[in-house]
Amino acid sequence: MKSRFEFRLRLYRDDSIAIGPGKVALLEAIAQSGSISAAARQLGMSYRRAWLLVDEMNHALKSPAVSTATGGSHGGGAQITALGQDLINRYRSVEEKAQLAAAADIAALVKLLAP
Amino acid sequence: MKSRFEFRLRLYRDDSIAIGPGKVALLEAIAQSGSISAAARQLGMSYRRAWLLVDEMNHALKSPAVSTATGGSHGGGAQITALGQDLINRYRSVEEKAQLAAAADIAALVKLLAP
DNA sequence: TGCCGTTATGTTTCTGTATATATAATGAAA
DNA sequence: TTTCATTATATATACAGAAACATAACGGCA
Repeated sequence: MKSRFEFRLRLYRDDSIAIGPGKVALLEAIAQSGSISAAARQLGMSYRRAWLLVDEMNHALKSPAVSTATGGSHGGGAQITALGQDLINRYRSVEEKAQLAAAADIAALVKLLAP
Repeated sequence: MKSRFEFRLRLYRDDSIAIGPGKVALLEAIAQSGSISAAARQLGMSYRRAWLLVDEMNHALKSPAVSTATGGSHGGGAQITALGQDLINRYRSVEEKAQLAAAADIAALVKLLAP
């Protein structure tokens, strides 16, 4: 019997942005691979979708999470900014702390599911 | 500057069900009003949508969260089961514990948002 | 200068989801 | 037995978001 839980934060200021496992995984893949397109390939999503997600984050945050460069011998590339790394760290931290603090309730909730 | 955060749990066993603020609010409205249709009106959603959400929960859980009756002088009605109440309590508990445990990180994340 | 992989963006097509509408079925009470 | 508000469900339509496809721009380097 496999069971797990995941969560998605929805942060509001004026409008809202949802930060969930998808965007965080994308940021991590960009950090590791050095480009949006390589990260997209790695995660099995289209470049356009990855780019739109990055663009949404860059505009929702007070400064970009990903900085990009065009042209050059390797076509350019992308890097995680300090703010982007902070976002990753904070999200993973919330995840870990929430799981620990609510472990008993989460286990009880999973037990309510149909077998 | 208004800011807040909310989250949605996605619970997996075989397939998955997302339990978020919407479904929990619907359960609470049903418990309070005694019918799916009154709860739907109160939350500004169509009866059909509310019924589909209830149906999804009832099938994803090992026993129904909402029990219904048809006919009668008032047309019937709906009640929260013990399991449904447990679901509400657990969700609110996870919410509270997660907020407390991760308050510092969440505040830091909100500060990353564009003004 | 031409090549290449990448960023950046527009356009079209598709598909799944929400909405709107309609209608049975129910059963207690008047 | 008629009425009534509700549950339960079907069907058609509209819409939004995703996917697919296409293409421009960029700039190191050979």
